Amino acid sequence: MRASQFFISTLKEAPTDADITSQKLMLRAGMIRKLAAGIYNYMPMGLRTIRKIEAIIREEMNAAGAIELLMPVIQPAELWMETGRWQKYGAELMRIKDRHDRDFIVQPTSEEAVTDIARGEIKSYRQLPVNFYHIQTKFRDERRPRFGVMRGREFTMKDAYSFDRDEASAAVSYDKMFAAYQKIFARLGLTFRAVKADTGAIGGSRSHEFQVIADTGEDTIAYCPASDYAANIELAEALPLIASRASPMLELTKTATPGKAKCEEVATFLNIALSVTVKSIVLAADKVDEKNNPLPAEIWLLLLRGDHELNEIKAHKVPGLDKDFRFANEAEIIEYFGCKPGYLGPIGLKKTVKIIADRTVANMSDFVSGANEEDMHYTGMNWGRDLPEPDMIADLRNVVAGDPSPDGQGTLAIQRGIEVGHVFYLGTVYSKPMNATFLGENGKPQLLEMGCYGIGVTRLLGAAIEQSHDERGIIWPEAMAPFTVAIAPIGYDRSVMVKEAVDKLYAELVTAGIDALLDDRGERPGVMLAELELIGIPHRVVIGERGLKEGKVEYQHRRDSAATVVDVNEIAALIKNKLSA
RNA sequence: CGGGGCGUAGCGCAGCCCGGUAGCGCGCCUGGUUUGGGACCAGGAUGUCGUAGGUUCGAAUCCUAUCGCCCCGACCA
Repeated sequence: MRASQFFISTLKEAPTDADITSQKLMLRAGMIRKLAAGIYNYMPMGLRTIRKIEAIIREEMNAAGAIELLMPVIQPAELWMETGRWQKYGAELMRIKDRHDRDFIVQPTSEEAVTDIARGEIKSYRQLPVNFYHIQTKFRDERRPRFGVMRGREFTMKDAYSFDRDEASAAVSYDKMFAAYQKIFARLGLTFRAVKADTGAIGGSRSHEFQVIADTGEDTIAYCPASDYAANIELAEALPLIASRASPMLELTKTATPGKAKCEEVATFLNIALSVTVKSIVLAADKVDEKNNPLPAEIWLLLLRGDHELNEIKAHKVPGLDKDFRFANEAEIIEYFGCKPGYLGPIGLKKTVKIIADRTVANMSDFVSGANEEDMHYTGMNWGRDLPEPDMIADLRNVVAGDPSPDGQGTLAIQRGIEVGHVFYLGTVYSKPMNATFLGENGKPQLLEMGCYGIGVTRLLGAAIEQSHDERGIIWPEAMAPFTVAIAPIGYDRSVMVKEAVDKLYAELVTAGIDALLDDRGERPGVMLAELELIGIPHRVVIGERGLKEGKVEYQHRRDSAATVVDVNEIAALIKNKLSA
């Protein structure tokens, strides 16, 4: 492509409403332009990258046996009522009406549509397994769109849906997609990690997120450098840090801790380790009677070590809290504990509450906790001696770096990631309400076993940039770059020597099928080079009279700190060689 | 949804408090000089000051409403 025939529109300064690096760089490089909150135009430069990503996804999906189709952006509400998601999805689901006042939605995902196809078309087990996918525009009316294309409202997603005759076969389909995703993200040139993820209401163990590693990621990943264990922190299992409870050494003592409400403050004040303190978290589970009238909420006390933090997803798995819970309000806390928050603990309650100890807390001894009296804490607290054993022991906390790995091999490390892919076993959650069945070998109808597999195509742009950029701009992995090679002539329009050498190289690269951009715009060298770096084209050849007189040109990879002088006769071969490597 | 902030030229901003013919830098156009890291000189174009009302002789400026955008929060006792 000749730059003069293309559209390059860079910005020296990013608009002030851009908040993160990838968004600023995409705006500056002319890849996107904002049209509304969370809604972007994809400019020619950005679209080239999207197309490259899509091509790799298609190749690998097809290679894995998935079949492409295309489902509509606008879908009838009835389908979504069948699965109950019309009610459940909430405000994120964009609802619209047509001229006849009929309800429609703008798809945030396509389980309903694809299940409708399946129940209409799949009649026999002989047609299974099958995996349909499409690459389509999605809309989720995020309550707060931000981070540019990373959390936009309109975005492009590749979503695939597998249909199988039974769970064993569905597991095979799942594994195939898992393997395909590994290949896709590797081919895209990203540093990523497949992590175990929460399965939410669906349950089971088959759910993995593919996380692009980046310090600015919204997700936290726990992984074990010594093994292949990796999980979203929401899910990562926290083992007890104390193997067994030691015998009490200290007497239970009420100690004044004036004005010290937080564990950190108490530890500092008493000159003890934070890991000796226990924090109290009070939850409330709302109850109703048979007639749906509200009853007083059930109050729970969760105990965590002072240096640990609550994991709400885990709390949601505790029997009794699994329906729903909220944080107790101050009135409830005073009613049950006789004290305002800050000095709460498990001893001396006004009314009985359910006490759940985190696994680590359950094995602590001589610990410090609130005395349910303002400005007072207890030290030397011991289970069994000073208070009854907890009603329940559970894994309630987020893992922290240095925790033992749940697979028993080494310790966990923590890093940040950006979720770009998710594979999920669905079972019959959609086929059941939609009555999507096939005839089995026994001649009887059976529910389709499903799986779903998503890749955030447009989010990948942002994720790649977050992972790979410098102060000059984007550094694209080769496979995603809008152009693979930039040819930067110095004086293309005023030096026959330069023009000839440049045209020759360009023709040769094009013939070889290499995606080269010849910058023939006639910009001054400084502007041209700065823009090419901002755009992030990985390979660059600078050709000017100065070098050409010696028969030389300059090659520089976007990551190189300096250019390499190359014989003009060898440059094409050098690039071809680098690209095939 | 709660709190805060901002809407003035394509982008970045000033002007607003204290009402009186709308400015700066970059970018853009023309001509010239330049040409190996975001050039220089000269000339030029570009605004319903987010929108709608109101106050006033007069509103970017004051008042009201409204729309848009951004940030923080909506767990950590």
